[in-house]
Amino acid sequence: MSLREKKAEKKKKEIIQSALSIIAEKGYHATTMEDVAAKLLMTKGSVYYYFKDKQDLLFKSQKMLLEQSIQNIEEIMSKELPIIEKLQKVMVVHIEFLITERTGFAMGARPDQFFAGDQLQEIISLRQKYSHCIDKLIAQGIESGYFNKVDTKIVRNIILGAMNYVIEWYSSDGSKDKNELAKSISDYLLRILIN
Amino acid sequence: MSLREKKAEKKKKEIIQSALSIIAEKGYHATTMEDVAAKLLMTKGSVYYYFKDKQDLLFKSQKMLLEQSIQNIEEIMSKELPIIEKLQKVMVVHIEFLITERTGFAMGARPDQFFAGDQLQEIISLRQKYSHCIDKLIAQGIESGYFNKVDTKIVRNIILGAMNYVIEWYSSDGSKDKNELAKSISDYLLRILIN
Amino acid sequence: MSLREKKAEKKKKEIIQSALSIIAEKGYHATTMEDVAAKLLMTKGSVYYYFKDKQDLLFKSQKMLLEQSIQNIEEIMSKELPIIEKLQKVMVVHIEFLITERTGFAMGARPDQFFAGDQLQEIISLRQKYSHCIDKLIAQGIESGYFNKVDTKIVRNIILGAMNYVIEWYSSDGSKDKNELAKSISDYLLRILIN
Amino acid sequence: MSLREKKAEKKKKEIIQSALSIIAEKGYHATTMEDVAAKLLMTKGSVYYYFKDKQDLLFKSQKMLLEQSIQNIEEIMSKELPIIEKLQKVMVVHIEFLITERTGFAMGARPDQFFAGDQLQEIISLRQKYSHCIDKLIAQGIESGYFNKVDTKIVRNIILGAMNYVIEWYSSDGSKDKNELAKSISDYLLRILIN
DNA sequence: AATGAATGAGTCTTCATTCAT
DNA sequence: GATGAATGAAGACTCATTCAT
Repeated sequence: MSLREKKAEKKKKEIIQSALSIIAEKGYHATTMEDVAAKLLMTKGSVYYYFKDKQDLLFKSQKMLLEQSIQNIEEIMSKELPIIEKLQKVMVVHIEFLITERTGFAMGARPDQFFAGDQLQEIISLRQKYSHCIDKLIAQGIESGYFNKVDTKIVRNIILGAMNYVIEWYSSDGSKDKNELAKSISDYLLRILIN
Repeated sequence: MSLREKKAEKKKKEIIQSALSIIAEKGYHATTMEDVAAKLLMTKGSVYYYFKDKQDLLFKSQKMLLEQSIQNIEEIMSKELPIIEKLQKVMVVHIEFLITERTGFAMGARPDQFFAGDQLQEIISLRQKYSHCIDKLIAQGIESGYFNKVDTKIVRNIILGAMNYVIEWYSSDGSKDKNELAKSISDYLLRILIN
Repeated sequence: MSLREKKAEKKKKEIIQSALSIIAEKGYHATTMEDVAAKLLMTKGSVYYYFKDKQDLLFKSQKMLLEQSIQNIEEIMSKELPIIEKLQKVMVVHIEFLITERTGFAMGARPDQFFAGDQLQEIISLRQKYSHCIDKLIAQGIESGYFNKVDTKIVRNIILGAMNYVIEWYSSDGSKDKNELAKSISDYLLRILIN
Repeated sequence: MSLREKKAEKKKKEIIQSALSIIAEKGYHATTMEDVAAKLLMTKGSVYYYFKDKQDLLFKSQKMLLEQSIQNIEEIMSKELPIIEKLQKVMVVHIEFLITERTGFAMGARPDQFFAGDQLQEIISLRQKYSHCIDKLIAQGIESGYFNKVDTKIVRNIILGAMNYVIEWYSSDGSKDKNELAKSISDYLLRILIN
């Protein structure tokens, strides 16, 4: 990749970050291209140089978020760790990532409200990839006897729901820091599976 | 209340229902006054006879949803039931209500994205009222020794998050009916509190 | 049709007339919805109340023009007239209509530059209907021995091209009035067919 | 002219050709500088090195077309040929040129829709030069008794209109080749002038 | 009470044009 | 000479809102 291309890539990421942060704050529809550009001291026109249209920007940003999440989870899964610690780590990282990025949009919102056609398929497929990782962990835990026998799908969704909800209520009070909070939540959620 | 007023009241509820269902499907910003009116075979103009503006309609609809939820929960709380059964019933009713109304908007989304000033205060206050009920149940359970000692706020939010997430993934497959699903979820969530 | 509908219909025609005259002057792409509205002392928004979008307005206006032309020609064809007079009348009316409406757009421009899909089909079909009328007249003239034997398609297109070109050069000088000019042209064109 | 200048001149012609072909296909307004450049595997910026702006490109391209046409006609006029054959040859060459270049833009469209000021004057003047050639041929034909006495201006415009219209309807079916078609048309048009 | 019509502010999007490198 | 990047003005389109009837 040439220097030029690297710069362009960097710019794209900056724009995505800008979009992400404003979408997190206002929601997708209330976010204007003007907002996204202004935050970077750019003009609307420039944003359109890097992204076909608003939908494209949304899609790419969500995709990036999901891919990052998948990378996070796969990295953990490839490690040699006891299943319980593994699942806990997955949860902690997920929650910390959410809080850091200030957006649960990618994981939380119903994708069919924002995507259609191929984009929808791709987003769904990425989400499933993520879900499957969690499912696999749960299944492994059950098989190895460390976890109670549960309905994997339901428990996975409980875990996802509980985690994604964090951004709705975190922040307001900083009695606990990010990491501590993430640990707490994961501890509680593990109780569903253990004993 | 005169007949006329009753009729007006009924019409308002119809409009709110229409708004609610479309917001659930498309999201607030993507919902137009035209949509809301068309679903009832009305014209936009008529909707404005009953509601000051779109924001007013949103506010009243969310308020209604929250008030209904609070009524649901309070009704259960006033009953003579073992604490565990009480909390479970609260959860089951919450989930069923969500699925029936097809919207977790009222409980799930960050209110400051949609409301400001007095409206925001009122919505927050209603949500807190609801949250406090759950907190109370948890506290009572702990006090009476039925529940493990936990961080009430965190566990309450785990419960809310897990429950509200249901609308994101329910429906797709009907292997379990509404009630069964609600029971399952509440059972799993109770494990956080029991043993 | 109710009074309301009649009024709406009238308004639509006014807008079409406005659009037609500006398109005739500036061309389609250079014509803005603002222009069309301003000419009628309306706002853009109002135009959109009557027409879905700019393309819709263009399509409806061209359709109206073509339908009017077809009506003109069919009226003449149904009359009891010698074939020569008939064809001449068709030409005269065509030219006068063009000059009066100040636009040869409907008949002249390549429709595939402006329409696609169903719209294109409909426009083409209307044009063909018109062309067929002329073809029929030529064919009848040949059959009855009044016209020379010619390649109908080519001669028809010569006639159409020559007539439609009038708007490009008429106006500049008013040495001849509309009707006289139309007669002249049709006389000359008839020479292709007679003797 | 230096080698450098020759190269530049060649490049300009390439760009003009590209512009011409896209304008012929889409029309002037729908043609973007991007399109013109892309067809030559250039970037927009480069085009601006050779042409001041889009208008300049349009003007130069139309001028080139007109000058070529004028050269064509003058070449024929300077030949020793019977007047009838001369006019016919003019028509045949005109039509073939049109079909080859795929654009009747230069001759057909109203120049005041695209040009103003000096550019408009120059385009009009070139067109007139062309028209005058045809007028001269007609006049000579009348004088020498080969042609009927006609209104020169009207007949010239009939001829131009009929010829320019060819690009609107040629192509679709290739029953006749370019040259044959051109001959046919010119034969028919000559009937206006002869007997 | 209801509605057809009109409005205007706000947004997305395109594209000719410029310019530093 | 060439190009990637940036810009801003223009224009299409949407939609909440108003109002006369």
